[in-house]
Amino acid sequence: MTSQEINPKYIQIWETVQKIPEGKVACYGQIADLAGLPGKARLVGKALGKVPKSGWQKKAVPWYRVINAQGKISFSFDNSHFKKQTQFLQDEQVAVIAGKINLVEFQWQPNMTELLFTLKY
DNA sequence: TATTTGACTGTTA
DNA sequence: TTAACAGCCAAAT
Repeated sequence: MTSQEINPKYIQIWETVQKIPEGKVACYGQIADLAGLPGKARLVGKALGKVPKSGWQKKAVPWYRVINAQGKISFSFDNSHFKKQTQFLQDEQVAVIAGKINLVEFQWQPNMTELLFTLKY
């Protein structure tokens, strides 16, 4: 066993992704930010692609809740991952239209809780 | 060691 | 709204 070691940054990213609540999504930059790695959105994508098949349960890291800043899924339409991600999201009541998601409604906003209380209902 | 490559992002046209 | 570009940075080659 030589380089089976996992980059600590990846662990950090995975743990952050785990915090995304069901029915919500987050963008790569947001995850990078929350993981303490500002400006490293691309690293997030790379980290998600390196989630070990074993050791980390698949469902433990909801990669499908991570999309790009444009509110779109970062996969080609013909990519099997694209369909899979779309379905997982829709199963969680997240509306996915043509690979796009309404961020205003579905983006996870950790600090929004307090803000919501300032709004009248 | 240098170059290429991404599950990205913000700006500009 | 979409498309092209440049900036970005760690990992792979």
